[in-house]
Amino acid sequence: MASLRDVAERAQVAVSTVSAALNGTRPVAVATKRRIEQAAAELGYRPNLLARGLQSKRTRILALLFPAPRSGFGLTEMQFATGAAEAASELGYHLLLSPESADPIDEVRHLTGLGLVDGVLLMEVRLDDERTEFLSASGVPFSMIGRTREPGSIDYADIDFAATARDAVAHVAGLGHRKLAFFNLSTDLYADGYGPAIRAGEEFAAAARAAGIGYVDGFRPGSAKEGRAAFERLLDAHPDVTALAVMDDHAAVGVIAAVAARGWHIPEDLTLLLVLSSAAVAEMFHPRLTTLEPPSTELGRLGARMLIERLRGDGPPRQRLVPCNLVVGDSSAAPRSLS
Amino acid sequence: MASLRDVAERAQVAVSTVSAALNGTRPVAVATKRRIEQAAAELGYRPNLLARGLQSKRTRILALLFPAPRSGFGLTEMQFATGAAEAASELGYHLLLSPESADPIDEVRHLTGLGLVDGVLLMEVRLDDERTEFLSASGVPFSMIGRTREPGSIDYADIDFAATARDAVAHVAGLGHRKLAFFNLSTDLYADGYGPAIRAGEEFAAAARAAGIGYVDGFRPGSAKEGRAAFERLLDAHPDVTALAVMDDHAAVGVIAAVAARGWHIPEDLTLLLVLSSAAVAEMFHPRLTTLEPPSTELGRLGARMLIERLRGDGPPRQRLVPCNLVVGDSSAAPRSLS
DNA sequence: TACAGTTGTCGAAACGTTTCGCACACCGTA
DNA sequence: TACGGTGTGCGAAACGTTTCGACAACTGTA
Repeated sequence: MASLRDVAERAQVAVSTVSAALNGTRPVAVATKRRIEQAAAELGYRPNLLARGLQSKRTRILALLFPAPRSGFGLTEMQFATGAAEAASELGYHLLLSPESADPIDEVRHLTGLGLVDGVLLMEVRLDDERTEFLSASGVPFSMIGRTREPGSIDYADIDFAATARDAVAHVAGLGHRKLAFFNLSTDLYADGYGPAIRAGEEFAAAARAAGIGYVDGFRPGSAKEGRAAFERLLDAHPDVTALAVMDDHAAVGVIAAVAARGWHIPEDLTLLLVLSSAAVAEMFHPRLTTLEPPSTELGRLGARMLIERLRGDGPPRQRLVPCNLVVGDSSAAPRSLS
Repeated sequence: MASLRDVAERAQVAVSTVSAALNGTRPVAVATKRRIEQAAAELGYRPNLLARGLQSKRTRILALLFPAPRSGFGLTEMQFATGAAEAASELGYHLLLSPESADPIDEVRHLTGLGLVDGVLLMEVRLDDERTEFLSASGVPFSMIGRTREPGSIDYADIDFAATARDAVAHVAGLGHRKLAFFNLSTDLYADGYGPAIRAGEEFAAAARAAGIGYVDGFRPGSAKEGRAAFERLLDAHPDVTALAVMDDHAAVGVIAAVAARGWHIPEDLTLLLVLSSAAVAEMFHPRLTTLEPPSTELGRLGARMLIERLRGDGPPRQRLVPCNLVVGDSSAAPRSLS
């Protein structure tokens, strides 16, 4: 591998001049500069990132800290990672995939102490996330995909739950529905302070209120079985519900079974929305469900980009909310008559 | 951050002695060694990976080269990545997530030329994969998750399609079925030389032959619609088929719809197997489908481990095949009577 | 006492960058 | 002619490791 010295020799200049010319660090006469660039090209010179990092204290490597795959870990998380990696790559950065060990704090300390990464990208952020405190305290630049309860001045990219809920409610209300029910994620996740569960729950309620339509929540089925049971309880208590938004894929399966068991059909007798699930999953249902698809790739990209911007220089907190994409499927229709 | 010199000062020895003691590179008197270790611990010393890499030419970083997410990119690919990252982490390595640019060859050249990575992990390997030739030629250590048509002496970890097919056929035959049909992945993937499609196709045929049961293939539905049509054509031509193995998730949806349309039930009238799909997906079906779950995490782990072993020293090619895990669901039963 | 071998430690060089003080030549101005 | 300013380029130091030849202090043997 050609080094800076090789280029210097070939261009008949000092090593430091080559460095300056190639990085634009300080002015270099155009003739010299051209000569250097040509020499570099001829030798196929590539800067050694280790040497550069050692000297400049900046490696242009970001760590993506991801927790042990929960159940339901899948496409969305993959898209965070690929989106972040792509955006980083476009900006000349690299992304290190860092599985979270037993002790995430230690993990972070390790990574930064090693001098290997410039910054950290957090995913699967809890409402109360101990990692953020440690990162803030230790001065390591970081940004979050998702956000804590009070992000303060921390950079983040997250789903715009308010806009998403508004879109969903508007869609349903536009079809003529007067009462919407909402099935949140499983009780476990909810109790754990899982951001999307809490926020989506709040925002759907608010959006329904704002739109002036009826609203029922409090259900948190985490499996097909629970979904089925929840739906039956729902209709017992609120027979006038004509539209339902479900967060959990498996719960949706149960709902569909319950609908069929009742002799009903989707969408004629129930409008069903899948919230925060990918269109790829929605297509596995029959009929194809209307989905609020999370902008996962975009969030990954944003997370990486704002972290890199932060590394380049200070500035105000970068906080971005992106709404889900409403993909209308075959599970949306006007409400059944409530005779 | 404490450096080797700080430790040396505190322990009252030379820098080189500290290095030797900490790495076990050469013998150091026990007393000295203990003194050094204590000093290191007190200072919270962590070796600077950049400096180490610069000197030793080994960074302990692996690159996971992944292609642009195809459709159907999801849990499986995520598990390759997380598995590889975990295994690497356990062995003191790091995993760099490297999105494949327009020119994968250039991408690899870039990564290795930069001096950043010790080796490359390839996923989504095609039967004829140009990347392998380049990597072999350029002398960069690498291993594959999946494998080319003729892997030669290249290290790889892949699904054991033969064993998987045997298990599947044995399961079906054990239930009493006498004729099995197989729906491969979409025509596009098949034509593209996608390894799993080709190999699974071949091995299912071979396994059925070996087990002495009837076998039908040639179908490649890539969507629910195509799955439905394929199933109808299948039964027109082969009314005595009682069991079906499907590779594509969406095609399975179509098959289920077609079964229902016919007034049939699963598993009473048809035993349905989902091949190379995760149990999480299988659970979304109703009834829960019997699945041959790919050992994705394991393959990721193996890929990383064998690459690291290769880096540590030469040796014979490491080639591992791991069968899918048969998860029996509620879609398996004795054949319907063929009266 | 002299010498070879062993054991433990040291110091310096090297890896490939970036950074920074300095020197040289040239310009226009006083 | 002398002088400050400007535009270029150079050389050396530094980043934190690893590696390797040299060397001092012992040990045991002749």
